[in-house]
Amino acid sequence: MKKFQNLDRDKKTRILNAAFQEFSEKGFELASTNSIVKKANIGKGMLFYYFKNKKELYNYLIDFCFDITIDEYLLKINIEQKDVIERFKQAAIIKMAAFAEYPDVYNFMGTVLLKGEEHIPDKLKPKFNRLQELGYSRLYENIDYSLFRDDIEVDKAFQLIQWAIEGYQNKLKQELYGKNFSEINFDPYWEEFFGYLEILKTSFYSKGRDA
Amino acid sequence: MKKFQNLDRDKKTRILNAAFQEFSEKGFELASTNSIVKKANIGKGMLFYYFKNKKELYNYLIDFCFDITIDEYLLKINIEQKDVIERFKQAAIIKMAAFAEYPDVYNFMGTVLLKGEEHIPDKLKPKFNRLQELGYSRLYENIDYSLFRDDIEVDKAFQLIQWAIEGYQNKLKQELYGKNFSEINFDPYWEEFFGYLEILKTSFYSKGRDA
DNA sequence: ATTCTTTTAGACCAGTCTGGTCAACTTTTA
DNA sequence: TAAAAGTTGACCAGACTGGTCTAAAAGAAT
Repeated sequence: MKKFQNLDRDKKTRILNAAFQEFSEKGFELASTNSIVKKANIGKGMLFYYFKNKKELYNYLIDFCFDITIDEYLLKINIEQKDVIERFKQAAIIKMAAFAEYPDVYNFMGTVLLKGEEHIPDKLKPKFNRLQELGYSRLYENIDYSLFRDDIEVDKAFQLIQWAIEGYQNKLKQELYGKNFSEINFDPYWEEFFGYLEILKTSFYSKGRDA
Repeated sequence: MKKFQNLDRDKKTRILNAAFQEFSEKGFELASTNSIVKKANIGKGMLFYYFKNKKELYNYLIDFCFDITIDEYLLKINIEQKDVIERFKQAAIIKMAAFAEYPDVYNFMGTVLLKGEEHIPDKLKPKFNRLQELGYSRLYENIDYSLFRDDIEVDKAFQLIQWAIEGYQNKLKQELYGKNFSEINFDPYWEEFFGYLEILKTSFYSKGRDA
């Protein structure tokens, strides 16, 4: 939709954020275009001037958040880092930055992934597959498995590390719910987070004691 | 509501499940009483014969799921088990059994907790506080901290264990979404789950090497 | 058999909200 | 100044809302 693309940045993001929020809160069917235009502070007609209908808007959002995920998250992960925990730590930092910029995109992406691949429009499936592959390679490839102590299953330890990071992220999200992001000093949170990661290193890596 | 209490077990659970499902899917405002009666396969009038209005039904559900959580989950946890991981393992098994019996209660409880204490009706706040205290004591009291290796922070390790269990639970929930619970053989899943817990033990406990 | 009470169903209510349209108005462009 | 592009919100038919009420069915009591 050229009409929409060429909008002032402000209005564009206002509409996008309103739509992302509405859809991630209520899902496609229950999301209300009236709520969206109200939140975005535009006339009702405009939404349907920019987008043919509700569905097209929804698909646009999916496309948009795929792009964000790829460009602002996955591609920024440095895959030279062979230490899994350091790699994930890095990824978490990047994700956080992206979340600060597009908070609703993050939630929306969550609901999209939750509902499963089937309901992604056919047009976007190739991009989605690329995203998945990219995600896999950016997170799991070129990892140095030898860091792990040899009396635990590496793939399970992997998973545990991920759950730890997810867990912390969720905890943070809950704790900071409703707060204004720009007013928060994140340093103590990062410190706490790194503390958890240190424990994982101490516990899961061998540190030259064996292997 | 005596009217409702004295119903045949079948009809009662049909209504409860329908309501739990609807409310946990859509939240209070967006939940439709029409959907509920349709799902429960009763006439519209009956719902308002049993419950004064939508809100009273909702409150009844909250009360009900508090009871379930206390009786079918918390009170069944054996607090003689001083090993945290074993205690949590046990708790997870119990929770799973409760979930199998009341799948929608579990989700409903999640949404209730998510929305925060404020919106719990005043009448139920004392019960909710008891629930919280009971939960805390049943999960965290009488734990043997000396099992942990002494080069990691115990409280953080604690948290990591919880996140691991949550993570596995979520993974399972996602994997088994839509499947018929009674037809699933859970043994391999439990085995996998215990595998994760073993790693946590190996990694977080000292096993007489120190302390 | 008759009356009285309790259950049940779903048509119905007024009102809200739905996605989407459209004529009228303003602003930008040429 | 006129054509084009952008913008608004009143408006549409129809779906759905929480809740009511009548009338029938079922049960209990006499």
